[in-house]
Amino acid sequence: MSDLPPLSRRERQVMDILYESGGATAVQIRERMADPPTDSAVRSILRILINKGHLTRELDGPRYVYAPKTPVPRASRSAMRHVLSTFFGGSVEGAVATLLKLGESDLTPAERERIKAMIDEAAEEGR
Amino acid sequence: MSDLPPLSRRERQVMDILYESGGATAVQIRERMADPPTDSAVRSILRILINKGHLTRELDGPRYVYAPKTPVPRASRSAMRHVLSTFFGGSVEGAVATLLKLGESDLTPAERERIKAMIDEAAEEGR
DNA sequence: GCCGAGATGTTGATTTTTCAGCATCCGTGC
DNA sequence: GCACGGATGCTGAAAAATCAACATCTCGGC
Repeated sequence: MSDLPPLSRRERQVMDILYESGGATAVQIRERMADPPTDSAVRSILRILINKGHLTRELDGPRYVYAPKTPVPRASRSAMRHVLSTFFGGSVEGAVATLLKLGESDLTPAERERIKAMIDEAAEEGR
Repeated sequence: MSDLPPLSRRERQVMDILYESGGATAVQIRERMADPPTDSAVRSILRILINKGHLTRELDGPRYVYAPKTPVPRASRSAMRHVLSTFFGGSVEGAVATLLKLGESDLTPAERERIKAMIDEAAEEGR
């Protein structure tokens, strides 16, 4: 279905910003960029990303708001699948382990319970 | 500490292959590449990656075996942290959820128990 | 009507990436 | 010794990405 052309470094940087923020104007994107180029350079990248089919934009008053075309759930699954196979040999257990150790913010008891519940649900589904 | 220069598309592709395989020769890398260029082009990329400090290589009989310089655990943490903040707003719960739903291979009961145990351990540590 | 601020689009040049051709080196077999 | 196959390194050119300058457009206020 969707076999979009690959992204360059800057392009990926912009996409990540948009996934993280959900949507942003050209100026906001530039503010969030590391080592940002000029405003017009950012717009060039945005134009290319639209041409490649990665972005949509919507006119909001006097300016455009840019947003990723492929929805967050799908993109996040794809990204997660990639790190899972690249770094963990497909082992969900290993991936969850590093995820838990990352936990800057410790899990609340409620979160803990919900995650455990998800694990059991996942086990039941796969039958 | 280590602030290595950023990677281009091909460079990242090679690094991912090496992280997934743990180490490979130039020919093996080429075989695993999507849309592979010529052999000498692969070697150019490898040379650049070594110059940038991302790769080491070791002479194994008649040929080199290339491997990532930064160890898998550190790289995987970094990659995981990145998807966590980009796609899940830092929510470990959300990340674990999609991870579980990915589960190509369903978890074994033993894995399930170990993961639950990790969750409780993580909770205790954070005190 | 005219000017200025804010936002966008386009163009062309510079820099980086990507790549293949070619030369070299090192074994093995004859 | 010499030819050949496998492996590597270097060089320079083609392609892509990156970027800033410039032009345009619109909406306010005066």
